[in-house]
Amino acid sequence: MSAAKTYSAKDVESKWYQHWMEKNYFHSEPDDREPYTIVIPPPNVTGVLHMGHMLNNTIQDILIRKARLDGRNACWVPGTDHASIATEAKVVRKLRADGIKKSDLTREEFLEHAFAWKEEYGGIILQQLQQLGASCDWERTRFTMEPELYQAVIKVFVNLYRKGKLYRGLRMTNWDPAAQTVLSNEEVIHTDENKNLYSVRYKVVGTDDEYIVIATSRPETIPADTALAVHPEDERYTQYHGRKVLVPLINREIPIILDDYVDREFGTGALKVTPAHDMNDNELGEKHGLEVIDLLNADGTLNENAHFFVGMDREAARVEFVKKLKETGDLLETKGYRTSVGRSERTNAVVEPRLTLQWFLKMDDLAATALGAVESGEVKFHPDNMVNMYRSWLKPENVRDWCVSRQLWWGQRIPAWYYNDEVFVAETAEEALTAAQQKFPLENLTLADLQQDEDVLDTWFSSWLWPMSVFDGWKDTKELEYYYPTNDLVTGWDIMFFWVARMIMAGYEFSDELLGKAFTDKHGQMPFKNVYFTGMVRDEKRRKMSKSLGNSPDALELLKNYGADGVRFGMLSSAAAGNDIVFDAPIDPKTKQALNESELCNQGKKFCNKIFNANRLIQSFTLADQAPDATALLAASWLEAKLNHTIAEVDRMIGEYRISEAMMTLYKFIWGDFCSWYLEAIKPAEGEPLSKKTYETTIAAFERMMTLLHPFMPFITEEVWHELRDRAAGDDCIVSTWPTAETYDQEIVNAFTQLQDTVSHIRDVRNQRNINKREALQLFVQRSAASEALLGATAGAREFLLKSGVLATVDLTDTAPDNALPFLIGNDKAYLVLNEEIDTAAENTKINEEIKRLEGQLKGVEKKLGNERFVANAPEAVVALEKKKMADFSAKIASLKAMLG
RNA sequence: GGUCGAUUAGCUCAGUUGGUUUAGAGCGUUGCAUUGACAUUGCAGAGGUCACUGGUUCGAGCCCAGUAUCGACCA
Repeated sequence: MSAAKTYSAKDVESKWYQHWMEKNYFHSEPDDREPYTIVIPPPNVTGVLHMGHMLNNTIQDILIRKARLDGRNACWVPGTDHASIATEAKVVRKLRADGIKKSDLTREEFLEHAFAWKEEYGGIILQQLQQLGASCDWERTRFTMEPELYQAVIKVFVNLYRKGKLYRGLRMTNWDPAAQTVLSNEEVIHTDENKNLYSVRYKVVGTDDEYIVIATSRPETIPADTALAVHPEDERYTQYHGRKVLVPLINREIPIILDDYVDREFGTGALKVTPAHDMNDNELGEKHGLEVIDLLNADGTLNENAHFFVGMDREAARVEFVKKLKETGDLLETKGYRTSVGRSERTNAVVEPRLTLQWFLKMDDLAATALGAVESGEVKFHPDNMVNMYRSWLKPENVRDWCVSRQLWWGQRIPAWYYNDEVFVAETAEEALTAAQQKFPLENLTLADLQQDEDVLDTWFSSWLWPMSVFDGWKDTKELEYYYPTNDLVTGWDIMFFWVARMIMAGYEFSDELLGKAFTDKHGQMPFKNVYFTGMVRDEKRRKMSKSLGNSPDALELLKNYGADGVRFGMLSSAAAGNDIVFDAPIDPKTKQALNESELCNQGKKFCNKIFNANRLIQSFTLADQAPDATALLAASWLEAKLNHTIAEVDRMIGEYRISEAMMTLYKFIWGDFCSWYLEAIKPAEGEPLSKKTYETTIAAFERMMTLLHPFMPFITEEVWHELRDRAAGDDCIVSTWPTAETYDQEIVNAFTQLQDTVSHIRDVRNQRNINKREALQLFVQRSAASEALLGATAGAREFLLKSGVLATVDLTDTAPDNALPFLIGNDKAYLVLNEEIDTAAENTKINEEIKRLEGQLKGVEKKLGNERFVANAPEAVVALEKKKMADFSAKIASLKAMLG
C-alpha cells in the first residue's frame, strides 16, 4: 500500500509516458490487423498549446487509445503545418527586431532565416502534446514543408494544371497591405466597425450649379472613379440619364450609368463607381465596360493616379481628402455609421480589394464531388447537423474558384516558369526548359532565360493533401494502401471549409490515380470516414478564447495544476460534440486575464485521487482463505451486472461519438457504484480479514474499470493497473484488452436498487431525526410475495441491509410494531422502530399527503385507460404499462392507508 | 439583410422514430456527520408551469405554425 494519502500526478505521468515510449506502444507498422488511423490537424509549426488543441487532441487520443485496446492497429500521425502567412509574419517581425529588413534579403537568405526559426521554435507544441498524454506515433512526425511533402504539392500542382483545372487570371482579390499578399475569402474576417459616411457632390457636365450627391466611406478613392451609377427607375435622376458628371478635385468627366444594382434607399440613391477598389464596383465596371484606374500601391499607399497625397497611406490620405473636399465645398455632410469591415486574419490590416494576377483552382467540380461525398454518407459528420453548414458552403452559388497563390516566400514555390508571355508548368526547371525549347525551337533557350513564378502556394494547398501525403502517397503507395482511408478526423468546425472540405476534394480527386480504381472501389475514395467536429472553447462570457483577449488560461499551467488526467477530464466534461464549450476558468476582475484555475479540471483531479484511494483501501485489507460472506456475494453479483451494463453503455456512447457522456458514465459508476456502494458493502468489520475470493473478484472488476477509463485518463489508470497486481513485463493497461459487455441479470439490479432505496430512506430518517448513524435500529417489513422474494429468496439481501443500513434486525411481519416509523419498500409497508416518541399525527399528515399525490396520479392513469381511443390506438406495451402503473398506485395507496395510525 | 441553430434546475448540459409513475446528470447550494481509503470525504435534502402563444394527437420537453430572446455563419 502506498504511503501517500493523495495521488501525485506529476511523477506518475512522466514515468508512464516514458515507459510507453520505451515500449514503442504508439508506433504502428502495417500488419495483418485491421488499421485504425487518425491524422492530426497539424498545428502551426511555431504555435504553442492552447485550449482548442487540448480539446481536440484529447478526443483524438481517446479514440486512438480505445482502438488500441480493441486490438486494432492504431496509428495516429502527428505533424506540423508551415502556416505560410503566420510564420512568415513572425519571422519578418523577428528579423526586424534584429535590425534586418526582409527587402534587404534574397529569397534564399530569407528562407535560411525561416528554417533556422523553425528549428529553434518549431515543434514545441508537439512536446506539449506529450504532456497531455497524446499517444501519437512520433516516429511518423511530418511537416508540410519537408522535402517529401513539398514534392507532393508540386506534383499535385502540375497534375491539376495538366488537367486544365488551374489557371492564371487578373481578378479582384483580397489584398493584405501589411503582409503584401492576396488572401482567400476565408482569411478575411468581417466585423462591424464605426466608420464615416461622406456626402460628396459631383457637378453635372453642362450645367452651372446642378450636382448629384453620392455617399461614400472612401473619399480617397474619388480620383479613381470611372462612373456614377443610379437606379434606372429612380425618378430623382431621370433627367440626368445619358449625361456626364465631373469627378471632384480633378474634374475628369465620367458617365452616369444606370443599373438596378443600386440601392435607392441607401444614402442618396446615387453611387460612385470605382472598379479598382471595390468588389461590387468592379462587377459594375465589367458589366458597363468601364475603365479601371488603380490608385493604390501594394503597401496601401497612394500612387500618382491619386493626384494628391501620393505616397501617403490610404487611411491618412482619407483624412486629407476630407479636408480638401471641405475646402472646395464639395463635401456636404459627414455622418457616422456602422458597417462591416474586412480585416486580415493574420495581420489585422484592413483588407483592400485589388486587381492582381493570381493562380486559381477551378472549384465547381471539386465542390460538387465534396458535397456529394457528405450527402451520400460516405463521409459522416458528427454531429450530423454540421452537414447544413457544409452544404451552405459548398452549394454552387456560393463556390468561388480558389486563389492558390500567395505573395510570400515561406511556402512551396509555384512550379511555373515564364518566357515571352508563355507559361511552362513542370515539376522541375529542367522539364520546364525542355517544354519551352519545344515551343521555341529556334531560340536556343537556357535555364537563365526562364523566369520562375515568384509566388508560393496557399498553406491549405499543402494541408489538403495531408491524409495522403503523410503516408508518402505520391512517392510510394505501400503504406497508403494499408492506412487509407483514415478513420476519424477530429477538428473544429471553424476550418470546415478551409480544410475539411478541401481534404475531401483532394481525396476524391487523387485516390484513384494513386491507388487505382480497384482499390477505391473496395475501400472508397474518401480521406476519412468520420469527421468529429469539436466546438470552440469559450470563456464564461462565451467569448472565443484568444490570446489577444487574454481570456484563455495557460494550458501548461493547467496541466501543472491539475495533471493531464485532470485537465482531460475537465476539457471533456463540458464538451458535447459540436457544441461550443464554455470553459470555467475564472477571469480576474482586476486584470481581466483568465486565471489558471478550473473547477472542472479540479473535479478530474479529485477523481484521480478517489481511484487512487479506492486501491489503497483494498490493499489495506488483510486477507483470509475463507468463503465470502453473503453481503459480499450479493454485492459482487450486483457489481458484475452493473459493470456489464456500464460497458455496454460506454461502447454505445463511444460508437455514437458521445465521448463526454461515456466518460461521465464511467465517473458515476466508479465513484458511486464501485466506491460508495460496493466497497462499503464488502468492507470487513474493524480487525476482520477479507475473503481472498472477494479480493480477487474486486481486483478483477477494478482492473476492467481501469481499462475502460484508460482512454480518457491514461496516467492514473496505468498507475493503478500496476498497483492492483504484480505484472509481467509488457502487461500494461495501455495494451490491455477492452472488456466485452456480457449479458447480465436485470433482476439482481432491480432487487439491489430496492435495497439501496431502503438504505437511503433509513439514512434520511436518521438525518432528519438526528439519530446517530451507528445506533442499530430494527426494521420490519410487511410479509408479501414481493418482500419474501426480496428479503427471503435473495441471498445476502438481509445481511446487506443490516450492514449498510446499520440495523439490529430485519424481519418480516404481519402486524405493525409499536412506536415504528412507517414507509414503503416497493409497494409494501415497512417499519423502522425508533427509540424515541413518534408524533403519530404528524406522520399521518405526511402519509395523507402522499396518498393524495398518488391518488392524483392514479386518477390520471385511470382517465387514460378509460379513454377508448387511447386503448384502441396506443401500442399494447404502452397500455400494459399504464395498467401496471394503475396496479402499483393502487397497491401503494392501500399500503399507505393501512399505515395510518 | 440572408441562412442555420439554440432556448430544459443557480451554472454547464443530457433527454435516442411522441408513450416508464413525480423530466435526468455533474457541478454548485443547504443541513448533518468525521479519529483508519479519500475533507481532494461521506450521507441526506432543496431546487424545473422544459422561453411564450396557438395547433396536430388518445398522448407533446420532443412534431407543426407564429412570437420573443440569444448565437453563429454568410453578405
